[in-house]
Amino acid sequence: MLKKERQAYILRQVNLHNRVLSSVLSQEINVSEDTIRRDLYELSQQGRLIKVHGGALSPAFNQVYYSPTKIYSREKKAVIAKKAVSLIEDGMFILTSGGSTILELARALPPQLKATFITGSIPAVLEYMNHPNIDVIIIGDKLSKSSKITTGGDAINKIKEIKADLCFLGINSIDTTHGITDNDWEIVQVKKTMIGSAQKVVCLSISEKINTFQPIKICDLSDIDILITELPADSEQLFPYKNTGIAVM
Amino acid sequence: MLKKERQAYILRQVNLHNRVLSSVLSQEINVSEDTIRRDLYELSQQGRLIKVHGGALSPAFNQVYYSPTKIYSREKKAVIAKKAVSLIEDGMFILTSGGSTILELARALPPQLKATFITGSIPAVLEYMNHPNIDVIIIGDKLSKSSKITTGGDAINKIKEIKADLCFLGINSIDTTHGITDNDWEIVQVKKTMIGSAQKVVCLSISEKINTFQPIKICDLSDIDILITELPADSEQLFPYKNTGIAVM
DNA sequence: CGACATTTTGCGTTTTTATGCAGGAATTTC
DNA sequence: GAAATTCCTGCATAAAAACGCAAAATGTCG
Repeated sequence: MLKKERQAYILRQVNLHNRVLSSVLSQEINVSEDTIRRDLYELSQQGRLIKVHGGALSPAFNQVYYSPTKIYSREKKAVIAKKAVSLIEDGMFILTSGGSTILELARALPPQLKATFITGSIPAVLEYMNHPNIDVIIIGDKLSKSSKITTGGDAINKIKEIKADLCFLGINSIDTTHGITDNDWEIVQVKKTMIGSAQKVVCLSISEKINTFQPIKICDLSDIDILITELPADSEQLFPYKNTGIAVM
Repeated sequence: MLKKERQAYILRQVNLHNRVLSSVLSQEINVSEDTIRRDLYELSQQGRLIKVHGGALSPAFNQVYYSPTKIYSREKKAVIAKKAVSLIEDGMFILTSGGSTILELARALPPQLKATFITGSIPAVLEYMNHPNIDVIIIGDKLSKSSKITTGGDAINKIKEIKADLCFLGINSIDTTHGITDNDWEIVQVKKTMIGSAQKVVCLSISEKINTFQPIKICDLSDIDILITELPADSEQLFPYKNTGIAVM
């Protein structure tokens, strides 16, 4: 088993069970615990898991259990949210993914707005639920503990039945050669399907994430309609994306 | 159980119940009280809880005020939850409705328990989500804002596809002539379906709600298997129900 | 292909961490 | 004020981590 494969296996286990034990992994993969520890160290350096005495925990662990710590670059996301809100009109059906940018969007919805939001993200549902005038449709299926979003075949089938006016995706990586990419297989499947189920696809991303890529592809740039970042629309960094025909906000 | 997990569990209990006892925690988690004390010490150093003689308090303790009657009813529900938990075994698939009694049940689940919980209730999902070992399946559909539960045809169809080991229903009215009744049409539809999709149906209700009825019927007494209240099983009030063949706990 | 550099891995050894236990001190409780 | 808890301190132990080193695997380049 290659090192890369082993680490991928470890990550999968972490995301699946929220925790792994070095001793168990060492037996499962048939390598020494030292090797496992070294793997865990490297992965923890990359921020993909949290190393603890005896094994490791999912990075979502802190968020799930601990009090809401300050969200990374929240102000930037609030700027993005404001721009995104301007696209929404009364009566629209809107698909959304999960992620902290989407949460910020949910908080920025004007109270008079009447619209229907469709999502599988539990944190997003909580925000939508507090809004006086919007209807919420929940995509059911198995809940992924790390991302707090429903994933799986049922979720995907249900999304396929929908044709929404807008789809807002919080994305983690975008660049001109690889398109939009992510690192969680299940979530990629869901996002892919969402893109196919909306008339207009809007991607939300803070500028730090543009010109980066990750292992799994969600779609090409040509599949999205609008890209929103916290930067001004005429910012130099965004030229390459404008040139591909995407509207940039 | 990893140290970090244990501390997360303690924190969750503190935030949930506003206070914890070292002795109780030690039994629940199956470690020595010394270990619990050390955990409480570390967590109090981080300001995440306030250590006191015998246990710990939530840091937000002074802000929270529960009216005596509310605490009262909550304690009843905790008694019910404890009885209900005893029915659950590792590996079970369990359907649950919403309601505060079900929430109390969710909070009372022992941390080692591995099971799959299926529900359309968002507050319940939030509780299940915080549990380290249980899988959550969400029933999707339109979210009813008043009850924070999904209702509608899709939800009902999805429930029909399931055959769970247990179904826990929080109920609002039960009496010997009308059976189990409620006052929300949509929720009644969902509960009806849940009853048909489980091998064993368990109704949870505080004693104030027994011998009351509401306009819409959910099912007959004969359709349920077990009734749990906060009263002792041999309580006089429960005789009529026992006589119909229901197991009373 | 073969020699050399680099990376990866496993194995002792030492160090650190986590936990339980014993006994005396401190505290609550009645 | 006496009994019962709970707490603290130090210690023992077992498990896990860190460290250094050498063997093995892998990669590189003429």
